[in-house]
Amino acid sequence: MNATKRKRLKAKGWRFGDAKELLGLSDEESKYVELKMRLAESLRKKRLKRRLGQTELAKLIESSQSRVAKMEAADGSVSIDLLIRSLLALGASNPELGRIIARTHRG
Amino acid sequence: MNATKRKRLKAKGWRFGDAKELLGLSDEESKYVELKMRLAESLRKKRLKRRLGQTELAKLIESSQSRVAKMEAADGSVSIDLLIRSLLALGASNPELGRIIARTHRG
DNA sequence: ACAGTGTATGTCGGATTAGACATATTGTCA
DNA sequence: TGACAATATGTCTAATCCGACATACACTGT
Repeated sequence: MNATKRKRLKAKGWRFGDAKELLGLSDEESKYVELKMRLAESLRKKRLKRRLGQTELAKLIESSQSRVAKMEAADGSVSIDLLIRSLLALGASNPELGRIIARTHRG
Repeated sequence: MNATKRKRLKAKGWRFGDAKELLGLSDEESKYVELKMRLAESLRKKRLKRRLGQTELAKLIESSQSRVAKMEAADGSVSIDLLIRSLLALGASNPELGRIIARTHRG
């Protein structure tokens, strides 16, 4: 139902566990948050693989270190949109994105 | 490089063809736009499969008919974020989303 | 303990995106 | 053709998100 509202969740602390039980999250909400965490995790992996610091990655995608940190933390102020654009900027293909998103978690 | 800026593309007219040549789109930009179009298309398919009108779907996801129309048209004012939330609201699983995103187009 | 490097967190102003409304367009049926 | 439903398009205001900055925290090496 409420697909749109309440994205202000913060996703802090529970890096792997399920979202659903901690807060009163609906199915879509928890799927949304898990998806976001998976993307966040992949971003960090890709960055480390390239041996880049957050500041360097920030420069690469025309953003700031703090935003990169927030992306990787799946912060509530970060959209899936931004995560996807950043992954694409790091050279992820659409099939690769698909794999990341499909996985039922712990990338 | 410029992952962030210029999303104001409208994606009008070229329902399937490649984005890249029409405008001066970078690799990530065209991947982004194609991705969006694939999601848009899937949303429409899912809606029709359920025999819902845009107005009904709008109600379901707490949005408006006009926004649904724009989503399905992959309008520039629509984010991938919103498309994903809508698909989740229509019951798409993460693996299903993954498949949609992975496909190299004409889903 | 201090300096240096990298990451996290809080906040702010400005940019983008959202839902809503009005209106136009398209399609179907009588 | 006219009436009606469905979808598309344009524009507004409000909410959300983004980059930036400041600053805090964590970890090394000395």
